[in-house]
Amino acid sequence: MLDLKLLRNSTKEVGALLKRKGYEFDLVNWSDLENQRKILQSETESLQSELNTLSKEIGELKRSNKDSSGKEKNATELTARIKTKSKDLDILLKTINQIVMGMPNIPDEEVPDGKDESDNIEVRTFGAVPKFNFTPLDHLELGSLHKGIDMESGAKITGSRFSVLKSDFAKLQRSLISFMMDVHVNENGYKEVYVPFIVNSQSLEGTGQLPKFEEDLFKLEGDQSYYLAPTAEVPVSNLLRDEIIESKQLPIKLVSHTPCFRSEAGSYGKDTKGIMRLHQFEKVELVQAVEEGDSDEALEELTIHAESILKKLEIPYRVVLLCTGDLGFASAKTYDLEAWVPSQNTYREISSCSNFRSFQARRMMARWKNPSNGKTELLNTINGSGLALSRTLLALVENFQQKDGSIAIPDALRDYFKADSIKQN
RNA sequence: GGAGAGGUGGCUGAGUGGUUGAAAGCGCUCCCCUGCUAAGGGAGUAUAGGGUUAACCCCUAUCGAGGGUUCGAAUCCCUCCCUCUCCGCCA
Repeated sequence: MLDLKLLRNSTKEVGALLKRKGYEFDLVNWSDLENQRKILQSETESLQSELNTLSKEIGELKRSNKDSSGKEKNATELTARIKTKSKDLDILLKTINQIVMGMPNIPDEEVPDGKDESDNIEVRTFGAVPKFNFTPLDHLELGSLHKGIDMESGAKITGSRFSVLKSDFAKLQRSLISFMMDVHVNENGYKEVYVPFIVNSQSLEGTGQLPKFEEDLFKLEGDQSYYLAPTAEVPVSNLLRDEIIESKQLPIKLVSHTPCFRSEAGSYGKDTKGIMRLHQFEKVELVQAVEEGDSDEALEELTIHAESILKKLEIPYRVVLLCTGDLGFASAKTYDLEAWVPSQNTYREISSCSNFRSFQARRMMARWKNPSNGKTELLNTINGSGLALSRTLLALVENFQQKDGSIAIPDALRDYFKADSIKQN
């Protein structure tokens, strides 16, 4: 959510900035609603103030056993007027809130203009793209060769875009999870948390998935509005909701491994093969909360932490800065990490690291106490995957495949996998 | 699932219809005193929204959430959520 004061005082400027992200801010409608609100709110409040005074007077009269019936009659009338007005005000405020909750974050200045991912800017690359002296297989071919990826069973058990991992492939995923968690906890300074995978609508509003993107989520049946978490970002960030953090606790750095559930509405026909895009996948997520001035640095740091996994696994990758058209709803600036996928002869997203500034914190009321001025201020949140498991597994097996069909295990992972390769049995 | 208790400011915790936005304590900030690994005295210290100012300041809302009763609700009524205790069931 954007700052209401900013929206009111710099409406045009905000409109121009949001336009970069493809959001049309209806300035006329907005200022019309705002003018109505201003009038209605001050009218309602002054009537309320009048009533409060009157009620106090009635109280005093009653205490001294004097007649208050005249004043009470006035008050009854006032109450009725207030009721009508505040109903109108309520509707108006809800309308305005709906608009504001549907407005994306303002992109940072250094975010390049662009319409889609083709306009993203490559920031840096790591590792040499492997050259095979044989025809490399894709991850699904490798998966069936080793009987490690079973899409048919996934479809049978549940449906399309669900997968089953078996034997060494299942073990590889488990090793990767432990490896990533250990690196982030022991080397990068994160605290491990285990959180619910089912979240309520308030949490989803806090991080920005609701109200706008409900169709991307799996909603549970029942009286409560529960959803399957699309990313650990939701439960982990919401640990801070309605909290006031002491400055000595900052920065907060949390890491969590969770499954993620996404309906993938609108992605029909995209990445239909294999485990690139699933309704359920595992992810290790990094979340930071810092004071306002520190968020730029925190994004750089968090991105490097996510990269550290790819580096250790020796998977070639590149870092791209997302352009305005590819930037997520809540993000002010995002770096994507893209791992090399030999079968597609291109880099594919494996992590997305974003600076949300105060956008999420304002929705969540996640704050900290600034000792330098004694004020309670909004936190800034930053998060990123470190990393998405199915895509890491995919990139690993494709990049490390050998001519004989075996898959080498990167050195860094061997303590976890307890073997130096995956061989056919 | 059954029975009971409860949800108040950063924290603990008073408060059962009328200057209670809320006592007291803790914590925190500032000042004074004192002086050494301590203590004492004083002042200040919720959040959100709105109006207004150079600054001050004023108004409104908020005592789990949402409704209701009333001139007036933290206090009464209804619904829901959550926590705790006991019982039952269970990984």
